[in-house]
Amino acid sequence: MPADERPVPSNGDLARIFHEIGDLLEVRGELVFKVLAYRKAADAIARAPFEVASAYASGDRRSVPGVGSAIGDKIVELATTGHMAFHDSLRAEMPASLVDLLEVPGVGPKTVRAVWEGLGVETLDDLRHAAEAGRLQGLRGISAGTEQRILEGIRQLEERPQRMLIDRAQAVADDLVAQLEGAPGVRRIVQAGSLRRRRETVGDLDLLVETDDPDTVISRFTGLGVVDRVLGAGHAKASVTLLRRPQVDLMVMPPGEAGTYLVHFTGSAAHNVALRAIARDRGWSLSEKGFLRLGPDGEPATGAGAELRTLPDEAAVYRFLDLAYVEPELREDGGEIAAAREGRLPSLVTRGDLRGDLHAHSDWSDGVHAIEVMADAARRRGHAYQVLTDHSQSLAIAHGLEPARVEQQRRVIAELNARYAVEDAVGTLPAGAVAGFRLLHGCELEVRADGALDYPDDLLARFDLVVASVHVARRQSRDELTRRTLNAIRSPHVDVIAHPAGRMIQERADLDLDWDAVFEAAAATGTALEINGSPPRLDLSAERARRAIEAGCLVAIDSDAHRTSELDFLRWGVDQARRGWVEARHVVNTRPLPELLAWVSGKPERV
DNA sequence: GCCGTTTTCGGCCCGACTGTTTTCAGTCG
Repeated sequence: MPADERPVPSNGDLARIFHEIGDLLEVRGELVFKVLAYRKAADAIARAPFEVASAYASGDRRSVPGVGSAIGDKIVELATTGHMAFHDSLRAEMPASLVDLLEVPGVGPKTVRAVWEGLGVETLDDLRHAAEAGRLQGLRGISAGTEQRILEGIRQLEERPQRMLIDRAQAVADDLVAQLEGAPGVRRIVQAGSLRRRRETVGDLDLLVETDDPDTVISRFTGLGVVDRVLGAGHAKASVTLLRRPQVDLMVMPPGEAGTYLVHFTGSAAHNVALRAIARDRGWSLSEKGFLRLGPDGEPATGAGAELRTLPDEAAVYRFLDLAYVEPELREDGGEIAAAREGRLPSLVTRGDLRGDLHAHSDWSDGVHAIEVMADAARRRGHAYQVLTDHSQSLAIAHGLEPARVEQQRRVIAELNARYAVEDAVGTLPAGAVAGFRLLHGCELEVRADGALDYPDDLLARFDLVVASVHVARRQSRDELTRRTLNAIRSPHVDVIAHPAGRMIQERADLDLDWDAVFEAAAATGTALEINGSPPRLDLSAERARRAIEAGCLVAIDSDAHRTSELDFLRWGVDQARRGWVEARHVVNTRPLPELLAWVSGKPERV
């Protein structure tokens, strides 16, 4: 294979390699800051808004925070030769399977090194066999009890649940809050951690309880009926696993001092590290407890000079650091701190900004509820409009509509809109509805395997709005898949590309698309890219949503509801959009109905 | 290994909990 056809490592590939290097260096006992440097670079590459290996290999060394000359050179070496000598030599020095051992709860780099050097343990199976045979105890720092805990840790690892999708995490967290609210000593409960940052999947849950009686709250928490096992409990925090498995950490905070606690237990590790560095530059040490004044030696002052500054809320914490308030969804060390310093944080879209929903199904295709039932549910949610987008004819598995059925559906919709107009006139609206609601006639148009659109142009021209998507022939080459998607984007009749990556989280990988080409074409034609709110999809991802708006694209936040309750999936779509720095002005369905329709009818001229 | 509105060298975030190595190291978030 000629060098110029060598597959270029993706950002994900690079991140995996640098994380492995960091892990191996840690086991080797390397300076912790070097280990951290590799991990920081890995995370920054994973989040980078461009293909780092391609850019670096072509001499375009755009800045990625934490990637300096040494790591940059390694990226170029890998991209151009297919090998990274440093990585190869580490793997020759120690088995790469050692990093798997770090996954065992309670086992860290020191233990891995001890069992590898002392017993030749290289894999999880080796570790289990050694523990079962009682060969671990006797190694420095490992007693019989620790050996048993390691065995238990291996069992936990093997039955470890996948990260929860955000809707399940929210439900579990809400249930815990309901059980703790009103308990003795509990003044306030906040769901913190990655759930508060609205990550698309959540591993552990974090609860913060404001209380002046920590011990009572913690014993109440560890004694809950849903608690399976108490992993640890002190006077400040407790960790448990629930019967159906997520781990939950509960931390207590004193009344009136919530600011630094909320910041500490909400931000990603990288965000918090960056905040602490700023605090240190200003002469303070920042922890969850507050700001501690640093003495001349750079250590927190003690004795008469000791000073702990606590703050009542998060805005005060950011203000103390001369930063604008950073919304939880942005606290990922993705440029938000510089933006907060310079006053250019985005004004994130909210659920209340949405006027309607551009993507939902009825029982005419693969939905559960009748058109009228779906429309009524959308009205009761206060939508100004709902687009009905049943599947097009070739998607037989979803009972796609033949053109004759499309015509019938148009008449049904017209009758419903006529009825709504009467109700508007006489003022007999259902609860929650606003006057002027319109049910719009759309479709979810299949982009066929050969790239052709699934209805003829004259039929497409009669829809109020068309959402197009790729469901079939997902394993085509990047060129073919990109060509199909671009074909839909460039059609004068297609307004929105639904779930552009075609992913299902934890089940189905992304379509292999040339995203730069997709964003460029969508921006040029004014075709919106969807942020699909269905929790297994959440597609565009937050990273791609951010790249899309930076490229000048419009987005749509849709529910893709197949039953009435799923119309509420808009909330997860809004969360995802906010993580992608999306503002209301980027979102087509924040527009009132006349402006939405003007945007749709303007498309043919833009193409 | 990275980085600089005090630094191109010398720093690099912080605390809780656990077990055991009786004064602290290891792990975790």
